[in-house]
Amino acid sequence: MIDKASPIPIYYQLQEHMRQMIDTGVWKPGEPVPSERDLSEQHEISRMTIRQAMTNLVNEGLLTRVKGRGTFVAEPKIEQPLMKLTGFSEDMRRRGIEPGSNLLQFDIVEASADASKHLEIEPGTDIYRISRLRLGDGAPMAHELSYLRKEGLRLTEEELQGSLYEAVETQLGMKMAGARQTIEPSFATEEEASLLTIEAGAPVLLLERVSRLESGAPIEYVKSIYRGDRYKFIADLER
Amino acid sequence: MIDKASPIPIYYQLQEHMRQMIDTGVWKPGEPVPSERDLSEQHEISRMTIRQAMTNLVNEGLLTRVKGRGTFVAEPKIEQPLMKLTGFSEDMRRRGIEPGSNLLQFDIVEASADASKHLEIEPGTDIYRISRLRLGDGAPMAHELSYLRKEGLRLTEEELQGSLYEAVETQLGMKMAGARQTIEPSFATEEEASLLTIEAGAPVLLLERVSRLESGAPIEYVKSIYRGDRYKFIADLER
DNA sequence: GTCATATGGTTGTCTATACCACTTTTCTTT
DNA sequence: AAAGAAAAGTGGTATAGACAACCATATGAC
Repeated sequence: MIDKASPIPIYYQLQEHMRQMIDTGVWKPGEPVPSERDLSEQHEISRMTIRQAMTNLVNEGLLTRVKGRGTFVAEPKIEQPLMKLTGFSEDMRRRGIEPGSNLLQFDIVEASADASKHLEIEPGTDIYRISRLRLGDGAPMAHELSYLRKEGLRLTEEELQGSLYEAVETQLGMKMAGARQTIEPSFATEEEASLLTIEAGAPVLLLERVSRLESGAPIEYVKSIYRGDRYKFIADLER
Repeated sequence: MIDKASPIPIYYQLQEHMRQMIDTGVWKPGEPVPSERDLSEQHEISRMTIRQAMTNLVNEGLLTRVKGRGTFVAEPKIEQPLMKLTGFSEDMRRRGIEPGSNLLQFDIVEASADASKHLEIEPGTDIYRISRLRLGDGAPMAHELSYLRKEGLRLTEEELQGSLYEAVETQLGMKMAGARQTIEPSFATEEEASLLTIEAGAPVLLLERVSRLESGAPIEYVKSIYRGDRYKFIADLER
């Protein structure tokens, strides 16, 4: 179950093992998990290492420690949730609109000052540039300009059709950790207006997103323009 | 500086000491902090204990560790997530802006068609209407028009100063479950423009939110206008 | 039965040490 | 001078042990 010879840290193996026990319901909310000393003896791992694994899960809110009593599986969170912002395709389908995509550009360019700042790389470094027109029932809904770090990636046009994130995770052997996204109102420029078949100066939503890997390194920087007259951002918030 | 005889844990004393060095600007963002081994010798504290203090600060986002290079004071985060179910005030404070509020209206009215639809009640039912101008560092940031179901609630002007959600949860004995929120761009009308001290036609964000109780019943319907030039919606997305 | 006490189990804190992986600097070789 | 190798410094992981603080339960005296 836990391989001490593995290059993967022991504490991490144990941590993920415990996470699985919780996720799969083998360990149920409110129930105590084995004590640190028990786990230490069972797995022949130092207690400090056990603690390192458990501390991470406590910080994530999956476990609760009570001095003198033990460590327990936390009740499912209501407090510190994650919010979901629906992706374009999913969002369109939810409204009964058929999503589509037109690839305008797909090439390798030198990173501009803007892109290099967000991707935290040196300006001039080679990066992927992907320019796409997003469609709803055939009509232009948004223009999306993505920049991806090139290192370690070998993208083809085919992969742009499928899930870009999956391709990245497979090729880099690392998972995406999350993203930060900002939304602000703006006016359509001449160029944007012609792409979206709207009038220049029409209200649009400017969306910027930086996605990061587990390592913390930014991998993707996206700048999108959404038609204000046709598109509404919907966010389901939990608490 | 650090008292080993104190009942307060050593790691905690060191942790708070380091926090102070950062808060007061003695240690500036981007600069390296003393290495773990240095601190260990200086304070005659085991390196593992030093690490416990620093790990907490890393988890809080105040420090950044880089293997092989050192530990650094993190760049201050200005962009904090908004998309949790937090109110305007909390959101502003997170960005280091002093929130304020001007109560324009607070009365009981009969539900309009629009409000009754979102609150899922009969049109004409009595509901609270709250019109507020939201301020950031004294300047108008948004206009917020809220409608709340009246049943079971007895709101006072004082409660509008504090957390509205808390008051609702206390009085109804039920927690808020979540909300659905839409965001779209628009132009400021004459009336909105004068409230927000911007020009008519300036870009604004129109936000609508329906908050629900655990029972599923909608309790609050909010329609807000945010200044586009001053406010950016920020969402932290997890996978 | 009731209350006080002992006892064993739990997490919390702390030490001292060791080795690894990575980065920067320094020194050596060419 | 440039290139390469070695050394020094950094955080990352792991061990074994110790004592403190706290909790529940069993055991005892009354």
